[in-house]
Amino acid sequence: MKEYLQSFHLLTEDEIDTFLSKAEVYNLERGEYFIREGAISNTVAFVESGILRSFYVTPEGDEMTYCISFQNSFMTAYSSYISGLPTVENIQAITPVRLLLLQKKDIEQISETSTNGLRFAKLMAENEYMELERRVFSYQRESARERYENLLLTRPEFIEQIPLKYLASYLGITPRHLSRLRAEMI
Amino acid sequence: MKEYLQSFHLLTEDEIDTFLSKAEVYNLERGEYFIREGAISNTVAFVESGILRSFYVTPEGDEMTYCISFQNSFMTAYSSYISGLPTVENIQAITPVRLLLLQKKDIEQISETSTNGLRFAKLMAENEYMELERRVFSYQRESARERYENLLLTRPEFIEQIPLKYLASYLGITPRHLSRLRAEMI
DNA sequence: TTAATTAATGGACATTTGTCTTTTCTGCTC
DNA sequence: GAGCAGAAAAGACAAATGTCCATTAATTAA
Repeated sequence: MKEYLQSFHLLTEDEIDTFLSKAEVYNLERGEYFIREGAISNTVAFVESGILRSFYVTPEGDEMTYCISFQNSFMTAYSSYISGLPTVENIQAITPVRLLLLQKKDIEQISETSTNGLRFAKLMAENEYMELERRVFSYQRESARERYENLLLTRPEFIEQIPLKYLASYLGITPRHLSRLRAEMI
Repeated sequence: MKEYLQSFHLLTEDEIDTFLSKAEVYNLERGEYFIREGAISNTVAFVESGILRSFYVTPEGDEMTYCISFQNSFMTAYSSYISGLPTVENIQAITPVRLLLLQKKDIEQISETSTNGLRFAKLMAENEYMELERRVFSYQRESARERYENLLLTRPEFIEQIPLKYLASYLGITPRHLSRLRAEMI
């Protein structure tokens, strides 16, 4: 996490150490949950190793994969973290996972004492915004096949490491259709 | 704009007045542009009256409406504003529009002198994130008809006031299909 | 290692959505 | 009020995607 935080060139060494001093190690087995629907998200996880996926359940009972986090990234049910309202997301380990947990109260406390902490929180929100914008663009204008092809180009690790049934809902299509697209692309 | 800023209960009266003192009135006729593709976004517009739409052009030459802003909301090519990179968005007045413009350098200067300014910037980023999350959810799991029905419920002013050809691309469908959905819904 | 379970594939068909084009409607200008 | 231009609607057909189900492949558990 230290290297990751340094890569933004925003926080000082001391500020980074303060974050690290608050972090707790937390391990999950494959299939275990980091947060479940209905809870209020007040923890941010840094993924040291393994893969997490976030999904929500539709009224019809289908699981929709919203987000997938690999090594060296942050993961939380962000809109619940922001708003303090119960989340609709479930965040689950799809491999054994080693996390470093940061509590919201600690993050907020650092943000109150250090302007840089606040700047960093703003930067995170902005980065998340830009990532979602790319997704909106791709849903708006691309066919399912194009979305799959772009994922193959930009995030090959998704296709290599994530079960296809999760990828299908991430792309907004059915597993049947994803299987068909893959067959057509050989 | 003053009332709008007050509604967040975050900025002090003085801070709000500082923002207002930097704002410039700017009027656009129907069809005129606030920003064009390729420019770097360093201005935020508060819409005092009228309607703006943001669109980008696909490689095939189709205009895709990304975002629509009514009275009493902020509008900018946000990811370019954040990143400092050229935008892909065009922001156009679709009615005569009265704007209050805030320059990025002024906003940043206020954020440097006032922690509340920075908090406000963070809040804006978070709100934009949450709005996009809702859109991603809706593209992921809803059919075109459901997206249209939800828009009808949650943002009836969109259907009432926005040309359908713009709404179609906002929903990620063709005008032909939107017309069909509307015909089927009577 | 084998059995059991889950994931992925694929066939057959239905539904949704897109393409291309024409027609109708609406608002505007002269 | 006639004529024009752009927007919306709609017909006919094609392509994309979904549903339901059966089969095969891969994983997991005993």
